Amino acid sequence: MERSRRDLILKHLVEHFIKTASPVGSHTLIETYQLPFSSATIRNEMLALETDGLLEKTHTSSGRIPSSKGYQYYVEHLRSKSVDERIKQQLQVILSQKSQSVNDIIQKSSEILSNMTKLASMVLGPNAKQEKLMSIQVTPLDNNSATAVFVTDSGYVENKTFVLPKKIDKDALADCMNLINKRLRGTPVSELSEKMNAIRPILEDFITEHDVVYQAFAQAFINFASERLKLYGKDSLFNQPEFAHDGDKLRKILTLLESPNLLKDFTKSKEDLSISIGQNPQNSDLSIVSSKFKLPGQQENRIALVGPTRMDYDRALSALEYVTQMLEKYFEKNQEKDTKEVKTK
Amino acid sequence: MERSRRDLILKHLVEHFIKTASPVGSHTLIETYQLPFSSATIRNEMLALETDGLLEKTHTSSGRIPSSKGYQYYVEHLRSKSVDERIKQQLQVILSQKSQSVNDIIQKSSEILSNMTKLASMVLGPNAKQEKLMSIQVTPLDNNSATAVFVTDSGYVENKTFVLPKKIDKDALADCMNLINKRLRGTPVSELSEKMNAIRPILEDFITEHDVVYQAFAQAFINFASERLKLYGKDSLFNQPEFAHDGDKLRKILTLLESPNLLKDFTKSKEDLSISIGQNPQNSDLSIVSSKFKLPGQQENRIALVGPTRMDYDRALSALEYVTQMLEKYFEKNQEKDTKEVKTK
DNA sequence: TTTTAGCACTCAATACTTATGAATGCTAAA
DNA sequence: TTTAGCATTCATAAGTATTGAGTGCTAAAA
Repeated sequence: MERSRRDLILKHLVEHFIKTASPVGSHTLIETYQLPFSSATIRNEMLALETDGLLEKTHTSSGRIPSSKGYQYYVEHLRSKSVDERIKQQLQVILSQKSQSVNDIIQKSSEILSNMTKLASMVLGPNAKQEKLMSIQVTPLDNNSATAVFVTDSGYVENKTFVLPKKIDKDALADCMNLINKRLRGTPVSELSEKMNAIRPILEDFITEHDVVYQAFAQAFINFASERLKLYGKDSLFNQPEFAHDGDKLRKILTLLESPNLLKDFTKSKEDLSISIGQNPQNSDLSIVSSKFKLPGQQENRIALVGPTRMDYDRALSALEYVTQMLEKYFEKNQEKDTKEVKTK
Repeated sequence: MERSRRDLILKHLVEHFIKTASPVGSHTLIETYQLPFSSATIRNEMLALETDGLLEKTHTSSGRIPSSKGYQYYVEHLRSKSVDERIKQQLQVILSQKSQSVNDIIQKSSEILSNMTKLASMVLGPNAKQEKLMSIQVTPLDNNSATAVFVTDSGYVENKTFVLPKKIDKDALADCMNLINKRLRGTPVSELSEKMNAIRPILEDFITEHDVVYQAFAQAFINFASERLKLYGKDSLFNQPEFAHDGDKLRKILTLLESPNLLKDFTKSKEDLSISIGQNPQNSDLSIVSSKFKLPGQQENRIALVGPTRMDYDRALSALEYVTQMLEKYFEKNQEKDTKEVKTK
């Protein structure tokens, strides 16, 4: 009974703080939630919670706010796990539309998540290194230049335009590309750079100034290596009161969101649901929650929600779990059918 | 003599305000620039300048700040047109590196501009509508899906992955694509949607469920239409004192920068140098200066610098003019040679 | 033993009041 | 035409008082 009351108070306090963004006092708590205890009792319990490290004070005579540990406890033991009906509805609408590419669907889902939670959402695609090269094609543009296009087995496209060596025989170029295609098709992206050496003799046979082409290819292969990340609804963060009036903090966060370092935080985590509450060394006001989902034939994907430590974890986590589960189900079901369609940038 | 003194005062005042961001008074002006007049004289002149609409006061007893008209006058008649040596040096370094793609060079130049002026820089590529389609290629990924890749004559690449109709003959697909390629090669992007109708019969002949392919193509063609814009160094804007402490203003500006509406402002202008000082209806604190540059075989490009009305116009304009001129020269020179190399995303 | 009432105390936030000083405009003398 | 001098304005900063939401603690009530 002791415990359950303390938990109740913590739960209300966390949820109230999430709503109001300002410290919560004993009185407020009683009045808003009609608790059958006196303010003194609440204060005693809050003191205990503070000693446990679950609550904090901003100054000696202020109300309490949850600490990172407090949020953690809330997320693990106290949250309601209720999924907003509107999210269910909206996702249903998206999934029922026919002939959309996988990426369209993921993007739209991610946008729904961002809209409904008022947080920024990130989609982390599968690591390109695992993919295999499906084709290389070179299109001459004029007498000077040509564009090489590379396609992987997941439909990811990379391209690089380069200068054509002076007097090049276009038929020879085509033949050469055919050969290279045969050699490289099916090669994992991670091994492309090594296999480049095997190509070199072929290039030399067909093209006099082969170095330009070689360089162009090498460059494109390097680009494959970079992770693919999409970010939606970062505007939402502007509206969070903790950031809105602090330009400095806002700047830090936006640059952080665009730096790939951020990813490492939760790419490493192999768990289905990853929760990082104010653990970012560069910005302790930031929380990232993410959920894994696996598409047939693809590596691991992740959708993440990014926001202030004072985010609605219940809402965010429930929504995330729901959406990723639905996505997995949806694509699994459509795997066998022909409805599958992929689009990649 | 009357005029020249008034101009001198305006010039100093504008430049001082650009440095300090706070209203400039008669005393300050005399001391910092060692002017051989008394403060009263300066005040008289400032009054005259205010009556002309070139200066403004923030309140009755404050120093003066330049009005939009004042900046305009400064830009037209008073600025020194001096190019920072560091910009010259840095650009030289970029241009002397061999085997870079055109876009790499433009990107790097734009970044230099942003760094040196502490403003955000935007690169507006040529309008895609003017470009011509060079090739369409379809790569089957597995038994379910395939990726279509479209290349224009400027090396711009668009792609779309779609579901393959159930039992498709890959040879038939290849033949079909050959035919379509012949039909569409050289078609301006703007006319692609119309010509799609001509393709339809071909698709019908080769592929039973042709609609999926048709839709995928149509989608890709629509994507061509969107303008291409790149933005660099938008972080610089955070550091501008007028925005740094006003989260609301900052938010407006960032969303503005990402909306394509902004472009229209200066895409329309056909002049080499376009200057818009606080004329943005949505944000009167914003100035945009831009300079045209033409690459051989391409439509018009533009680089723009975006910042607060209180930007260093002399520095920004001089740098812009210098860089765009150098770029034009560089590419013109290398046009005949083989050093040209293009990369597009 | 647990809960509550009551009281003294703390401290951020707000408002009010009062310098301070950088600026102006104007007038009259140089 | 220019300048010195003076009264005036007003944003900014600094100092001061008030308020009120909050706490902790103690002693009585349950």
